[in-house]
Amino acid sequence: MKYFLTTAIDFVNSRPHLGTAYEKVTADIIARYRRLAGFETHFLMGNDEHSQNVFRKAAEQGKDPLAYCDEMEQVFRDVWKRLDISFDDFIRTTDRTRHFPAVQAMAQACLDNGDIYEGAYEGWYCVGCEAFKPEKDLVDGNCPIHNTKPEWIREKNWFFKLSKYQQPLLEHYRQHPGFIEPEIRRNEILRLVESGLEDISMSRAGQSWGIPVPFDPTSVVYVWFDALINYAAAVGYGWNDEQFKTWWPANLHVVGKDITRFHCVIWPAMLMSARVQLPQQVFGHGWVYFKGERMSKTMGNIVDPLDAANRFGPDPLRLYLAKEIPYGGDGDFTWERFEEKYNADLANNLGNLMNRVASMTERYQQGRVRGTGGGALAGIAAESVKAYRAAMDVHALHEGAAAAFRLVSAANNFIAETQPWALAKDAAQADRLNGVLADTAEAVRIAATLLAPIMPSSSAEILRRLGDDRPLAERRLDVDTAWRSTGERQILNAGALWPRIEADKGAVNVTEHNQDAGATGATGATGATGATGAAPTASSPGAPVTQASAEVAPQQPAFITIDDFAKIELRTAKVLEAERMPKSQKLLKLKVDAGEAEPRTILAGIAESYEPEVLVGKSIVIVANLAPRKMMGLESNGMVLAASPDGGKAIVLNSEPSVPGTRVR
RNA sequence: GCCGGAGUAGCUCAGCUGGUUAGAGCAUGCGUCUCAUAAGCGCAGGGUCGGCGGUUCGAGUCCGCCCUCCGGCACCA
Repeated sequence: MKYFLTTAIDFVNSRPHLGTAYEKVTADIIARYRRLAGFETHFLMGNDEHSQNVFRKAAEQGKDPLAYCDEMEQVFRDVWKRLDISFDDFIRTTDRTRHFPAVQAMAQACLDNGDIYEGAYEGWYCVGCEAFKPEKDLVDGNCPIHNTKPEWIREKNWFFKLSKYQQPLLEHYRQHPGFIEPEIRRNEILRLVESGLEDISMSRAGQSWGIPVPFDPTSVVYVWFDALINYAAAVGYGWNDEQFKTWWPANLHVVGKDITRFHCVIWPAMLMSARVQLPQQVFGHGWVYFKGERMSKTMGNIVDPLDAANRFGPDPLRLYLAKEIPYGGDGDFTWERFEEKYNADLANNLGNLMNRVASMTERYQQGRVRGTGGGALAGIAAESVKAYRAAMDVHALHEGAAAAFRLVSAANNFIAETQPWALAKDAAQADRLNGVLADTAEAVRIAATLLAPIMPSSSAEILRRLGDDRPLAERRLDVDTAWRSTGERQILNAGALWPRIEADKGAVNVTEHNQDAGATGATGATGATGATGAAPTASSPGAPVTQASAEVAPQQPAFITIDDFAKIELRTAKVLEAERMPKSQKLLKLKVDAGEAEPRTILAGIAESYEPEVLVGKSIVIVANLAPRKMMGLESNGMVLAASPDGGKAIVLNSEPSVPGTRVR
């Protein structure tokens, strides 16, 4: 039996962070679980490189885009290695031997099957702006910026007939209830598709950074169409049919909840069109927040949660992510909680248990146990294994972890009940003593085996100490979690696996610790999008991006000239009135005195940061010559300047004291 | 505003199609063993199950309204 799973491929315009890591860690746990369960497993990850963001980012650093992507691949691989992610394959969308042919083959197949047609992106095109202008932005039919009449032009564009697949998709969801998980995501997608689908553009004209459309060399494949195909490309689609047949269809796509729609709607439609089997399941995981908030790049010197892996090894972090966050929902990371869980689960329970078993075995019977005692632990172990498997089979990682730890607790209990130290005082109880120690050791062995997908290196170490140092890869769930009542083994007493974290020297206080300063590549300052791969516009709400690391990459800012700047007319203005826009969450309607004959009306998207009253009377800075823009039915004349951190409150620039209308430069 | 999701012990969460005194883990307090990382084990405290109203013999569990929080959409140029 084979199991092929994938994670989203990541944009490389910023370094990996907790949000991206969460996805890889959980997918890795699933992959390792499947291997343990005896599946021949293929675990694919990769990077998404044909994005304009990536292109720009490289340009900012004065690098060739491909060279930049090469560097970033190393950055990503390093992080994944540090987190013990056991991917079997890593694909990049700039891969010319695998990805290019696959994308071109699929585009061609969709075309051949009548689902791609030449259309045009039609509209008013302003030569000055080099951009299409929505009708509503035109003033008297002219471009508001250049005050010239834009041309009505058609840009050639290839469209994919997504609309055609509305019914087939709904039918597929009906017949495969497990296609989208968790359930919440399934319902969202159902409603989305029921409400109707529009054809979507799958090409871009006039760009060089991308894969050429096979039937139109003047265009490249639009990045989302390109990206989704990586899953099939990696295993041979379009370049190795035999291999493709071996692995396709994928059993599972693990993706963030923001891009489930791409994977549950567009991707299956593409595959239907290309006459390729659909993947069996898409799992949309939630976000991990940091202290209940999204992290923003402006937050600066915070300890990155990934730092936990540097300081305690990957396993405590992996356990936290798996056990403390119900898979499918959102979760939170705090150092306080990390420390609490580390101490409770690892230091006090599992680690200490390993120690007491090893210590007693060493002291009472020269480190050796023989057979087992036939105590109650065997039954509890069997129950734990059963619960664990049931949970892990449906990706309930948190429940799987909990089941394993129930066995750990039971073993600690067992020791308290049987009191081996008392048995040791009575020579007549020698057999009984051996049985108790052997039972406990056996329970720990099984627990460690169950935990192996979650904490691979720690589990391997525990198993080694229990006298069983076969590689994890050779272990199988059915054999290796069965209770063994015969055999002799040597147990190693080798000290604390997880020393307790004491409050005074705890993780919480180490705020200026730098993470892996040796990493090259991106600066943490400007990456635009987060974790999540395939969606061209996908942002990652829960994806903390802050890097505590020392940045080493040279920054080559793109300069503008003083003339460019002079085009922007910044002026001070005084707020005369401020009120909420009805029915709007973000907009405030301001009347400001900009030193002109009439006050101006400006709509500003700061309603979430300011009560309107507090703005009245303030002197602010506005962009005075910005094209008028209609929003929510009202025209806005200008723009209020404000510092707007990602995910934080906007701070309107203060220009007090000054005369309204004063030029700012 | 629209569409979803959620509000259960200090914290994180279980509670299936309504049915005896609402559960777990962690945290806290007390007790206790001593093999062990001042760890383990036992006991205890603590909840008007967001609010109001309704259906029912009986509701955390169903219905209606309301409040709060979180997502997505529109709107942030």
